[in-house]
Amino acid sequence: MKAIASKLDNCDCNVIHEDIVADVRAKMPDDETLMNLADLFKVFSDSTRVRILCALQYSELCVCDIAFLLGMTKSAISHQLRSLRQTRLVKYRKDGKSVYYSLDDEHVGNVFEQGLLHVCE
Amino acid sequence: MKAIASKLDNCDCNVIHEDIVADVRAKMPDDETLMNLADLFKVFSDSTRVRILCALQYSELCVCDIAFLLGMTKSAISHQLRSLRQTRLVKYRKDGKSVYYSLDDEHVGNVFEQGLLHVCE
DNA sequence: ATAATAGTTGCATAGGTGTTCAACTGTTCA
DNA sequence: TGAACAGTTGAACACCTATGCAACTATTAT
Repeated sequence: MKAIASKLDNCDCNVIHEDIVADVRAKMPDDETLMNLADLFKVFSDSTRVRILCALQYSELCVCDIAFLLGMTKSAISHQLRSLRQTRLVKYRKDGKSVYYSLDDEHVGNVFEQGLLHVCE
Repeated sequence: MKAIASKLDNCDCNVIHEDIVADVRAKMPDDETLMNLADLFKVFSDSTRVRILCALQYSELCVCDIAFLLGMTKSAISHQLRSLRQTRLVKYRKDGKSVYYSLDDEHVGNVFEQGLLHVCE
């Protein structure tokens, strides 16, 4: 049954367990969904962003607060807050000269918890 | 109170809400833990690795199976399986010429679920 | 108006990463 | 023994990204 292998032959081998592969393929979410999933985890894959999100779990904070807390420049923090804004993980409100950031997603804490279960043991 | 600001003055600003920052700092996990957390999410941040882990949720698979399933070369898959091995997310057994991979962490599915809650809505 | 501060943004750059290619090991089968 | 195949690995390359720097806006205070 080389027919199936030929329709997607970017791979450099033959299928060994044709039936199992077909079964798994049918059960898997589509590629777009898994790509979005990877993109979400990409946001959590940087320690600066993780520390920002973690801090915001305890309190709303302005950019200077976060910069001081993490020992980094306002610019670096602002750059990371930008991607957190774009992925809708944080929201902000302006008050005078300051901009206050807070979490904007109920799932953030859950994702953290599951991750910590793996890290701390 | 510039004293506190001076002990960690990589940042380019003054603390605005000193008490809140101190409180948040006390509650946060230490930096090493959060770094490990980011490293864990880094593994999930690539769509190839996500697809591999997702596939392995349904069945044990050999390298050729995965390569065919994802339409990629054995080499590319093998490289990614290496990092999944190193982070203890997959385990493997050899049988003849083939190497069969399977999930090696009970939390993988949970992390996926929480992520999907965010992605699918 | 002027100075000072909070915050953002574009650019440059150094470091990291995913894939390909080629060479290699090890197993199976004729 | 030798061919064929499964899988791994290291080097090279292209791409991505996190941070620093400098310039900018906006708000507040003197």
